[in-house]
Order: sequence, then C-alpha cells, then structure tokens
Amino acid sequence: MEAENQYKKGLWTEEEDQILLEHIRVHGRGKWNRIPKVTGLKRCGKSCRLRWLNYLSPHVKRGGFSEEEEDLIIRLHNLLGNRWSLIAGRVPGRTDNQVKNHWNTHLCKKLGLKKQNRKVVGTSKKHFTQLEQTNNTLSSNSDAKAREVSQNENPLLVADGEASNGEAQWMSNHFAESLPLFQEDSPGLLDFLDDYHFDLAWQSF
DNA sequence: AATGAGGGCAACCGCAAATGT
DNA sequence: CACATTTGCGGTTGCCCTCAT
Repeated sequence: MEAENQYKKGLWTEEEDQILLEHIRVHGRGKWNRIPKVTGLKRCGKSCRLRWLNYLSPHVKRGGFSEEEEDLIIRLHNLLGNRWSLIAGRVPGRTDNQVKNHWNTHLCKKLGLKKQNRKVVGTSKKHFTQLEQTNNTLSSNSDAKAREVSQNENPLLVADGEASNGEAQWMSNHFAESLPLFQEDSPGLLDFLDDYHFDLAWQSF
C-alpha cells in the first residue's frame, strides 16, 4: 500500500533507461518486481517490464509504419480483432502497444472506422461464456442476417483457450464457413496462422 | 507571441492467467 | 490444494508536440 507510493510514474529518463538496460544485460529479463529492490530504480516491476518490451528491447523497431506493415495489420485485425499481442507477433519488430496505438490513431481513420468498434473476445472463462451465449443465439436463430452478424464475431478469436467439445464443434463449424471468406478477402493470410494457437479449430476442421 | 485544440504515443490501470510456495 | 506473487494483455489516460487562430 505505502510501497505503491514510493514508485515514480510518467516518462522514463535516460538515466533510468540505462539502469534498467544494465540490469537486464547482467541478469537477463524476468523477475521484474526485483528490479526496483536490486537497482534502486523508483519504478514498479510492471513499469520496468513495459519499458523494456515497448522501448528498450533491441528487437523493437522505431519509426513509422510501412505500407506493408499497415496492410498486414489491417488483414490480421480483420481476422483476429483487437488481439494486439497476436497481431504484433506477426509484425516483426513491432510491439502490441505500437500496433494498438497505430491502429487507433491512423488505421481506424484510414479505414473510416470508429475507434475500438470491434467486439473483443479473449481467452478467459468470462469470454467463453460470451461465446456460449453467442452460440446459443446462433443455433436458435435461423435468420440469415443474425447468423452473419454472429459469424462476424470471429470464431478464431476464441480458439486459443480451453474449450469444451461443444465449443470446439462450434468453432469448427464456423471456422469452416469462414475459411473461404478469409481466403477470398486476404489471399495467403492463412499462412500466417501456422503457429498460432488454433490447433483445436484446425484439428476439428 | 500567446493560447487553445487536436493528434500521437508512452505509460498506467485493472483484470485474468500462469507460476511459485 | 490454497493462497500469494508474477506475468501478460487490452483498454484507457494523460503528457507533449504541432498547428491554427
């Protein structure tokens, strides 16, 4: 409680960056909460981790996004929704934060979209509850438009967590339906999926 | 020159999952 | 097995810079 207040917030200074970099150079990354204790840095572990991942890591690419990167992000977002870490994993040198910021500030405008207008479906149990509700709606509704709307809540968005047989079947069914659309819309995009956690959907498919 | 608005981006927050004890 | 701690994620906030007035 009191300890929380001892941590500094706001932008990092060059000196703080150097301390963090030196610590990671010597000890490697991880054990972030130990860093303030060991180095005397007035930053919480979470902040240290974020600073490393989003800025200090040598793998982070600086500067503007190329057209190729933007195109890739748009296609992946179309497929995955707001799953920035997954998208960033397929855009070399870019962090989830960079991708998210670029999407919200540039690409949304470019595409004429409202900010954050896609439904986010994650991997938690809470999200699977949402999925089941969507599934129930879908199976009880034969209306083609409602079906299309539900399908837009992309089954791939939920395919990397634990799923029951019913959920797996549902994902399988809808993935099969969606596949031709993805191929038509984004030729070659499915190649990107090879090492995502979509085993379940693929196996069932 | 002052200042207010808006954009861009780094960093924070809250939550959930994963891991450790 | 239960609880504590750490890690990771997505949404949001707020600072800084630029530009129009």
